[in-house]
Amino acid sequence: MEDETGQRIVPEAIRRTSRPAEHHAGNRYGNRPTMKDVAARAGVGLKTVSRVVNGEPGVTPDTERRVQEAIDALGFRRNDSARVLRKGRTASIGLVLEDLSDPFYGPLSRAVEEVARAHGTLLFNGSSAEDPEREQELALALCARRVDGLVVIPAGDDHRYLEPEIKAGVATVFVDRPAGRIDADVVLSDNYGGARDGVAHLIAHGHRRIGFIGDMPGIHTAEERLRGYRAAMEDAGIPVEDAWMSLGVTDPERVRRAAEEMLRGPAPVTAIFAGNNRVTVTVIRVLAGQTRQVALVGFDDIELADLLQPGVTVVAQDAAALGRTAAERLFRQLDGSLVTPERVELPTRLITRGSGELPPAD
Amino acid sequence: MEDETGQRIVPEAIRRTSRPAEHHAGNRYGNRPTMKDVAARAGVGLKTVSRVVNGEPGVTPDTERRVQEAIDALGFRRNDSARVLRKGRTASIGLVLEDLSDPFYGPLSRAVEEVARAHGTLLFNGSSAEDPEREQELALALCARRVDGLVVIPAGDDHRYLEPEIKAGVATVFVDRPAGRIDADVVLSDNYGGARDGVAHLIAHGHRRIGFIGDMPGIHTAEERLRGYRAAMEDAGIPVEDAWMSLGVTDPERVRRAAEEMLRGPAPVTAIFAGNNRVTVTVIRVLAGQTRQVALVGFDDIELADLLQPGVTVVAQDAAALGRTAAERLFRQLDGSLVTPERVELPTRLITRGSGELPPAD
DNA sequence: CTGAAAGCGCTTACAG
DNA sequence: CTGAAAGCGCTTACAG
Repeated sequence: MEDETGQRIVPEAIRRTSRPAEHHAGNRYGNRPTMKDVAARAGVGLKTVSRVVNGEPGVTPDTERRVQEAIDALGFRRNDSARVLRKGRTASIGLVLEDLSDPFYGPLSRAVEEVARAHGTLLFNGSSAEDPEREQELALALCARRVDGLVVIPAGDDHRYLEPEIKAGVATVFVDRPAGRIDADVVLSDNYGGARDGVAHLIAHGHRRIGFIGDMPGIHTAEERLRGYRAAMEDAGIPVEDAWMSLGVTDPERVRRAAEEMLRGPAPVTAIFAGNNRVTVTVIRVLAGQTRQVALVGFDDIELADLLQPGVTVVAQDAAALGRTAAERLFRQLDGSLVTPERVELPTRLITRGSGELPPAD
Repeated sequence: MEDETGQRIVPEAIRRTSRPAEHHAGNRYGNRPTMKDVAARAGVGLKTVSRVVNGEPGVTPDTERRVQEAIDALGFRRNDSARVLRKGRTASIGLVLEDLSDPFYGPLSRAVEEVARAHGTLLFNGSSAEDPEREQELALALCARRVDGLVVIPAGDDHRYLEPEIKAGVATVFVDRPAGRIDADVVLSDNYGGARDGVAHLIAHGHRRIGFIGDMPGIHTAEERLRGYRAAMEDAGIPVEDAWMSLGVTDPERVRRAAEEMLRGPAPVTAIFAGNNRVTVTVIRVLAGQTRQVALVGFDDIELADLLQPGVTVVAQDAAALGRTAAERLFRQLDGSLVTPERVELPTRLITRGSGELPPAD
């Protein structure tokens, strides 16, 4: 059978009785056995069960066996939520990023996860969708769960709402962009230097009329990259014309228009510096439709960039290193070895593949 | 200053006193205020604080104001971990996938997150790294935290370890591949039909010697796709030769050798069906180095596939739909409206972009 | 070696 | 409208 969305639904053979309704409807975690139940069944005290479950010494082999049998018979699994309530640390951290589905955040998340795992810590993950309110809502919900720490890729520019949490001991590290209006650890790429190097690379290949398409000013990374662009131009003694710059929302339609604009007229740009991966992709599409060859350097690496014709030259960030560094700092805050908020800048890497080495068309 | 890894570390101005050591070292969540503290300060009972915090009726405006003031003064935030212990449901679910950094799982994770969010539920995320032991370790750690449910992309093929948890009421949905040796909900793509359609597409464009490079048999998706390949060939009355098939580990080196092998000899394949996105990418690289034109259809879409020359024809899965469907089923299990384990198959989509429409070279 | 009591920070059920 | 008592499932501190 097939429903209206094209799904095909096949009932599986039912090899066991279907789950009783009370397991769903009831609370108490479906009436799971507790240490008390195990203790009763094994005929021992609660603390003895706790000792066995946690591998603490001081239990005779015979007692241990009896307890273990009760555990197995009942299918007991320790409730770590209760444990954590008593112990203080929840052994969980939260990662608030912009969009889980953005490929840039995959390696970053994975790196955070690996560090967390090495510390016996679980990871909550959530997207702010670039909405400051949603970021706050998510971050505070995680704090209410008493995560030990928070790695935040900020959407908003005012993080004072986190001040009480940080004071209360929630370790906090910002990534990619600094925190707004509070003093906090931040790990980010050298956006200024990376953009400057990328633009200088174009200049070194003979370009003077170089376009810049970037995100809205107000976004820290966008500002830094624009600053890098201006610095490279100034270093080369090239006065920047307004017509060469497009700053704003980076939806494909807008980027397309901006690129086409720059490529029109009597003195069009001969090269474009794209401010982030989404812009780069759109610009590639625009350039594919041009007869004239236009050089391109993009900020952020993109997959398969080397397979395109020409290969796409980029200023690459190391997303995994951002995540790893941030998570390591988080745990250093937690163990008390890091107290002063710092700003850590990771270097970017210029990867030349062809598009950035094209000479000016005129 | 710059350290050995090239990191630049800049101490931030310290606008507030650095966090006292006891906030890090101590447990008790850094001595955070509790409802009891709020009650004492406001001069009311515990339950009254609870009422205000939870917006329950039956508190005079005056009392409410006093409580609210105490909350603000103390920086109180309800401990949802404690709340959850008492209430039974943790309002959290876990997502165990193969690799957070794999772009295929980005949209899937995001879709699960959105459904969870709509249900006021937080999401734990973790990677199995294709290691069945790590999958089990992670899934059981999440169960110990008493997540309400689990979405699992299985790495292993024996999930009996989850049986006690499922019986105890942990909602469980498998995605991408079915559970092993237990009867459980599963949401996956129509791997068989997708592969069959893709191969039939190549046949329709005149190919007869068609190579198949896929993952190890034993992996469910790999087997289904191979079955689809065989079915399409059989439908066309083409006997498959062993030399046209490569099944096994899909690391780039091995895939490269396999592809080159197929393209050698007196009767080389004129088209290749690639069993997954990683294989496709490697095959593209191999084909780029060939003088002869070889047709290609890949399972799974890849980014920028349309910008390559020729564009890459693929059988696309809808990763977001997989995640969304799985999460929705999870919550339907939780609310009791879904009791019988089912297998839901989502259709795939053939996207023609050029590489699959090339005629045979001979 | 073993266990009863108190407590983690909340909510539930009940009584005033 | 308000609150004291009991309890969620564990661990801690202590006593036998």
